Order: sequence, then C-alpha cells, then structure tokens
Amino acid sequence: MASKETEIINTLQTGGYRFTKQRQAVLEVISQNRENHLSTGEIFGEVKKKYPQIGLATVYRTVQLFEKIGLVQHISLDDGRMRYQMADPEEKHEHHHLICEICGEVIDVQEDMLEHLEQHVFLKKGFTVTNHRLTVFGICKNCSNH
Amino acid sequence: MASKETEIINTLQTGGYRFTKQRQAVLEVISQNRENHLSTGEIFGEVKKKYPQIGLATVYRTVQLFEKIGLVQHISLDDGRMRYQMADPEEKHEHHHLICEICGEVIDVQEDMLEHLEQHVFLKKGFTVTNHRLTVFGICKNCSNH
DNA sequence: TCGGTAATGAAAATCAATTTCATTTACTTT
DNA sequence: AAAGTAAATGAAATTGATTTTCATTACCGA
Repeated sequence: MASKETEIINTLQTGGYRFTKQRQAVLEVISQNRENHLSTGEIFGEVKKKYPQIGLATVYRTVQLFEKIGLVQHISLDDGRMRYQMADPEEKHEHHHLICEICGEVIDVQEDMLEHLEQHVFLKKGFTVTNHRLTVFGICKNCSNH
Repeated sequence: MASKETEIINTLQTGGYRFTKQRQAVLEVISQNRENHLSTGEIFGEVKKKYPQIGLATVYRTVQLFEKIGLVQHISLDDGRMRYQMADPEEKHEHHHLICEICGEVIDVQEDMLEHLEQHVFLKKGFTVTNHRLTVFGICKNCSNH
C-alpha cells in the first residue's frame, strides 16, 4: 500500500506536475494546521519559517494547484481572503463551519444535514446540486459562558 | 401609517444619519434590481446614469451604512466582490442562493430549511446560531436542458 | 443666517491575488 | 553523466476591489 505522500506524488505526476520542496512545505503547513483555516498569506508566513526564500506567488499558485487536484479545499469567511484546509476524500461535498461572532473561532461540522435539501431543491427548482457551502454564525460555547 | 421612504428616513435620522440624494439614488438602484445581486461596482455604474457626479467611495460607504441599519444585506459569491440586495425584514436570517456552475445564474431560495439544524448544532456543540449563509452550487434547469 | 457635524468626490493608499518574465529546477532522453 | 525540454520559481509589476485621506460642500438645529 502506498504511503500518503507517495499517493500525493502520484496524483501530481499523473497530471504532469512535480512534487517540489516548496509544494511539500506548503502541504506540510496546511496539514499541520487542520483546525486553523489558514489564509494564503498566513500559509506563506508559516512556510517562510522553513523556507525563507519562498515567494508569495508560489504559495498562491500551490494552493490553487492543490485545490485543483482535490488535495485541499478553500473556504471563504467573507473577510476578503481565501483560506485553505485539507480536503477529506470521504466527503463528497465541502463540510460546514460555525463561526463565533465574538471570538471568531471556526468550528467544523462534519455531518451532512442537507441531504434532503438537495432533492427538495431539485424537485422545486430543477436545480442539480453539485456542491454547497454552509456557514453558520453565532456564539460559541466558550463565549456563551462569558 | 408612514410610507416606506419615510420609515427609511426615520431609521437613518434616529442613527444621526441623513437621507441624501446619493443615498436615495443608491437605494433606488438596489431596490429596482432585487433579483440581480449587483456588486458595489455595478451599483456605482447604475447610479451614475442618474447622478454622473457620484463618487465610487460614496457608493461603498452607502451600501455599508445601509447594511448596518438593516436595509440591505450583502452576499458573497466568492468572486472577490461584495453584492448587495434589499433585506427582507420578514426574514430573520439571510436567505439562500443556488448558483449555476455553468451560466452563473443566482437563484434565490426563500424557505428556511435549516430550522432544525440550529437546535441540532446547539445541542451538539453548544453553539447559538444567530445567522447562517448557505450557498448551493450546481446546474440550473436551463443549463440541464442544454 | 450662523455654526457645527455629516456627507461627498477625487485621489491616494491598501490589500489580496494575479501576471510577467528571466532564471532555476527537475524529469526525460541520450 | 550531459543535454534538452518543460515545469516551477522568485521578484517585481500589475490588477481589481475596497478603504482612507482630506479638502470641500450640504444639511440641520439654534
């Protein structure tokens, strides 16, 4: 059985892409910050700790490539910048986020509560769902307890 | 009973704001394009037809003010610009959008299919929902029929 | 009408993201 | 291992949306 990294290298090579040091470093940072929803700029900052010579454009190009091959997925928290996180191959859609309006914490929600919504929308609007993004705003448990 | 516009003027004045020609023009454009989900730049373009002297910054400031007082709401279609539409005072939350991945059409979904999700998330995560945003991607009826 | 505050327009500044381009790196073929 | 070729990179310039600055103008209450 191939290791996780070997798999990734294969996926890249199949598409004619290379697994460079820079790409490895970007992947490492995203992978080690699974719960942090880093923006591209933040990823750049983390990667620079290991590879100070890396360029910002490379990070932008890399996360976009990773998203194209399904390695990561972006989320938008409406603050004007893209954030990236590892994609779960088990999930057919993006998962959802709870955003605390006080502390800004982002809590992932894995379960898909929207299965019947897809059928509903198809019947009512003739719209075939391929993906969805749900962002829920509110107050997290911590902030509720002062 | 106060007219719609009188109400708006009152809401503005209560907050110490004024109802200027520019604000009236911006409101008119958003109001007359309820189904168009105009971006701020597009609103600017429309308003300029009536008030060529209006500045872009004024439009940006105006839509943000309108959102603050609850007159309009923004939606983000992840294309890097904010869009604004009239807020429906009947709705306690934002409504939802179906976005066709082929033609880009944005279809509004008024019904709130997520009421039970709020309770579920509160019980499971201790998270109190104040608002949510659901964006559904897929293929619209037109594009399905070639 | 006067005085003060809010609002405006134009231009400059910011900020995320993209593009350009010359250079470097990494596979593939000798 | 060396050469050839295409992909990848870094730095800098560019773009596009949005925000800020600042001098000027418009509005409201005394």
